[in-house]
Amino acid sequence: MLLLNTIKADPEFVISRLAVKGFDGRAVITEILEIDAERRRLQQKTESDSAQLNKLSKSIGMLMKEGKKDEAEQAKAEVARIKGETAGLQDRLAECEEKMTSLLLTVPNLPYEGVPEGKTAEDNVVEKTGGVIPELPEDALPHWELAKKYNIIDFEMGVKVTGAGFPFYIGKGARLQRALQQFFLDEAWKAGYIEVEPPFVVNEASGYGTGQLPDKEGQMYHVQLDNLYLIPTAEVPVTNIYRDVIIPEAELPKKNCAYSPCWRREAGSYGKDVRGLNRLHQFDKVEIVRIEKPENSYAALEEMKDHVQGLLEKLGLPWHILRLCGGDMSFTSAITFDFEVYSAAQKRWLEVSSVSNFETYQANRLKCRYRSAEDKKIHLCHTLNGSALALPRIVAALLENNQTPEGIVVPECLRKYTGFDMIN
RNA sequence: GGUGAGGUGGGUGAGUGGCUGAAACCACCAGUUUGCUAAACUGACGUAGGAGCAAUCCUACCACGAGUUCGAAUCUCGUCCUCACCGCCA
Repeated sequence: MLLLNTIKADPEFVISRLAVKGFDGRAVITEILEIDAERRRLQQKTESDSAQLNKLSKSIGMLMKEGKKDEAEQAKAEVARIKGETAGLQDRLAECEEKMTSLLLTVPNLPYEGVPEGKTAEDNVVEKTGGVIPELPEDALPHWELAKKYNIIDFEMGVKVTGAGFPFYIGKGARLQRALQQFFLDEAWKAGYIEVEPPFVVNEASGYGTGQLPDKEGQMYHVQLDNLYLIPTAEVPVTNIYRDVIIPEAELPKKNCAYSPCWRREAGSYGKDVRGLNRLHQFDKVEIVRIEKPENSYAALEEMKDHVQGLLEKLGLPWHILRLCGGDMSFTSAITFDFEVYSAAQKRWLEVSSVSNFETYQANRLKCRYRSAEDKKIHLCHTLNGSALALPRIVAALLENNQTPEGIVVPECLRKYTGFDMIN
């Protein structure tokens, strides 16, 4: 969530930045400022009362020791009087604080400079393009038919055993999955990301820490018996490593990568979007996460973009980078770049990565801070993450783009992991 | 799952009703000493919020929440978690 101080420092600026996300913040910002004033007023009153009570209580102890019973009783009466007077104030203060938190949670992150204004995906800006879109024959097959033809992914079997959106990968299909995971992890490792293998379920506190809860509760699978959530991305457990910690400045940046399956309920999705591998309830992904000093976070973001671009180039897929407009960005992000690959038989772009800088928005909620080496003070870190990469749509594009009459050609960079160079 | 023990500051750990925001030791930081390192010595050393130009002061926090009391780290209740042993088991 936003820092209250950011809002107080320049409310009009905050409102104008929020407008870039298509968020009308005037009413809520006004209310936040009002509640803050009320909170401070209540706090001053209750704290001076507390101070007085503390003093009286101490004096009662002394008087009792000295045997001055009457005076002690008098002090007790005074305590009771003050207590009666302040009775409701503590509760009102607590209400104010609660209200403040819940209001702050409804305000999205401010977009960074250069985020285009806009409401929908239509307004995203193509930033950069690379690779070559292959010329496929007229009878080129979409990936779900290729999957069937070569018996590498079985959607029906998944439906039988679990449900729609939970495919089986079989034979070379399974090996291809594992090859991609290994390739992505190795590349991240080479780029200096420390690999972690996180738990694939998290507790409630972690869900709140990265912002999945409370607003996206319906998107996560919830194990009610134990009140645990299946992770929708490795970002959740990996970022929560840094919840409630103060990192010495010398230890920054923290760079982590993690493979995990990701579970998403995807309530409300339908149609061609969910065909084949385009949208699944369970999929595999390698995620990169960075905790940075504020002054370094945008350089880190560029590094992450270059890393993802490098992966797509090695895989030989046609790609482009979108600079997301304010309205299409996530609630918590200050800036987001989406990577899409072209899936030549479906003739559509598929999102395979999303790289974001959250600045201090996520860190504020996580209480992820660092201690400055210079002034010894504590500051919020910047957090960033990106997919590097999500597997299913990569597989979709690889199958479609690399199909030949002889079979599907495996990219060079994956062969040492798959042990074969053709799916046929 | 059963039984028992326990959750105190970066760590170990003392503290069973007021003088304890918390002893002591260790670590970290600054300094003295030193050719360098080590040792020794000196000092500083939690987080959050509020008031103030500032020095500084106030409030809250000893897992979390509620209660008893003039007063709670300390007593009571609930919740969560950890450890040990047993059972089960990849």
